[in-house]
Amino acid sequence: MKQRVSALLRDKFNCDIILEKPKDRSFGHFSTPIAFSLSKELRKSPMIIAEEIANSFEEHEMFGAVESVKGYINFRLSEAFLDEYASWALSNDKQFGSDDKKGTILLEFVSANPTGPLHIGHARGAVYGDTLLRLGRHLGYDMTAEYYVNDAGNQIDLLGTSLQLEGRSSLLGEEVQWPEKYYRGEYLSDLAKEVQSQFGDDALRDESRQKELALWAKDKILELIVNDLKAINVHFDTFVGEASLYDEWDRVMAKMGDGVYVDEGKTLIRSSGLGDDHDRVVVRDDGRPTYLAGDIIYHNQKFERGFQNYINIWGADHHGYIARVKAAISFLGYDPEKLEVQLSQMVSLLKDGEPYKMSKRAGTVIQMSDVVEEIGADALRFMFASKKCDTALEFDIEELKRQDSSNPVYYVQYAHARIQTLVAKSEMNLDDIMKSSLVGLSADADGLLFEALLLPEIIEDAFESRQVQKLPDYLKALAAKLHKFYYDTRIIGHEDEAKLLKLLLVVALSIKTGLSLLGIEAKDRM
RNA sequence: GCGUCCUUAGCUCAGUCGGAUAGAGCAAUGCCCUUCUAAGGCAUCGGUCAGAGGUUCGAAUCCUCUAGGGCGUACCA
Repeated sequence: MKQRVSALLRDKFNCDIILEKPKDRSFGHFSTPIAFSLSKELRKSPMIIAEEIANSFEEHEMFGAVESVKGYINFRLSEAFLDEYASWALSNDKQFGSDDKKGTILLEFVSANPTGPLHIGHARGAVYGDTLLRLGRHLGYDMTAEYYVNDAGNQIDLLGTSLQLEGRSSLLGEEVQWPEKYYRGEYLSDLAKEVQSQFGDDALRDESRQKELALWAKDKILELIVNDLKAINVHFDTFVGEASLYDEWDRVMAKMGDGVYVDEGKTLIRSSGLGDDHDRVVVRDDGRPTYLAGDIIYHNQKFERGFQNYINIWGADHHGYIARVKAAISFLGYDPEKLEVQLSQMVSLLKDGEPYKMSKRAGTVIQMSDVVEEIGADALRFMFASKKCDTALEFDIEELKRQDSSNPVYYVQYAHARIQTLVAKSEMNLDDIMKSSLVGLSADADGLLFEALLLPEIIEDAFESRQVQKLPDYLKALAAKLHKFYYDTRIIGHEDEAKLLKLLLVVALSIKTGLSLLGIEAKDRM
């Protein structure tokens, strides 16, 4: 809608005109402060310029009115235009808000180590990434969702050790020497029991079997993770294992050319000139690769697969890593600008205003599955999607457990359910509803219709700016308008019943589409 | 120290390609069901947009400095 207006103005004035939403809808549907910036150039007062521009529109079929107010130019779309657009949307519901953007994008997110279940911080990245994925796909981008599995290196060794120690200590009753760092938690006890019943006690004692057990456990844990993600409607297309990439090592190193060098038996990457503080070790003097090594071969592999753009969603604690990986990408001969890294900040939970600790499991981290169990996937997704991801976030679990209007996800879903109930109750048949024309609406109804038709712009803006919170924000505002309208206007038995129902169906379509892009199903009844 | 993200109502957060009177929810105080779901609506209360300068017709938004906080600054992942 905005695009069409924007395109029209571009043709007319031969430049892009900034369109914004007026503070008060009574001013019109769109407005532009263009006269202010022109006033200096033209040496005329903004008021006069705005007046002249507004008058130049005279009769245009897209607009009902174009007026100048205090230097702003306000555009009011014509009823015919809005009706036509709404009718199109209702009969092409799948296409509503979609686009035909071109481009392939590899989106990597979550990528949590397969050494334990997901915690609440991972959930934020998962929701953010999955929402971006849904938005991008709806807009037409060819997107691949990928999970990078760190199945090599120290943490896998540590997993094997921790698993055996846990088993020996809790199942075999042995006194064990715990190392400084080790994994613990209910999932590990469960795995130890499974080792015992499947492989026998010896497997827990035989240190030469640590690696084997670690790899076995890694797969089990990955299954856990995949299930956790499934519970919040997050799915991946591809999983790439770090270990599988090392065959390519020599070739990748050669490809980096002067980007890497050997010093005192260690291999380093020359990242210091490229935004990093100093060069980084890639291979230790004992030949073991560092964490960065895995990322280098992984990113090489990503670029060799030939996507047009790459988005990584990383935890904020990885931000120092961006420069290094980008340095590697340029040494590999690719454009580091094609990789975009979005950081998702920390999450902490409150319960009735107090810091929340889950007591039921060992360890201090809060597991995602526990939170999902408490508040449900919908509330979790809506809440995480509502907050911009570059700010540390605290939320109160008690507030999200409530099933009333104080919980935004219920508020929005209730709006959808109210509409569906009305449609079901009405004697009107769907054909009559669709045939009616949305003209002569009251100011409130017109405002509601326009708000509902804004969804496509919101989707595009949310995706392109990577600010997914714009979508839930919009849905809350739309739901609020709907609830107010519902309260003020009795629909069934109204002289314009068919017309109003058609309007509400547009609202429902917007809510349903918006929710589905958030990975949440709209409810018809509550 | 350096890098980076941040600081908006009592609390949790939106609003930031500079635009009309800074917004929601929670909390607090009231009001509205003989009306399609009160899982709702309305009203009141609550702000020096961390602070100080600067840029300009116009700043929560851009620039500089200061204060406070998170994260990073590993041959850990």
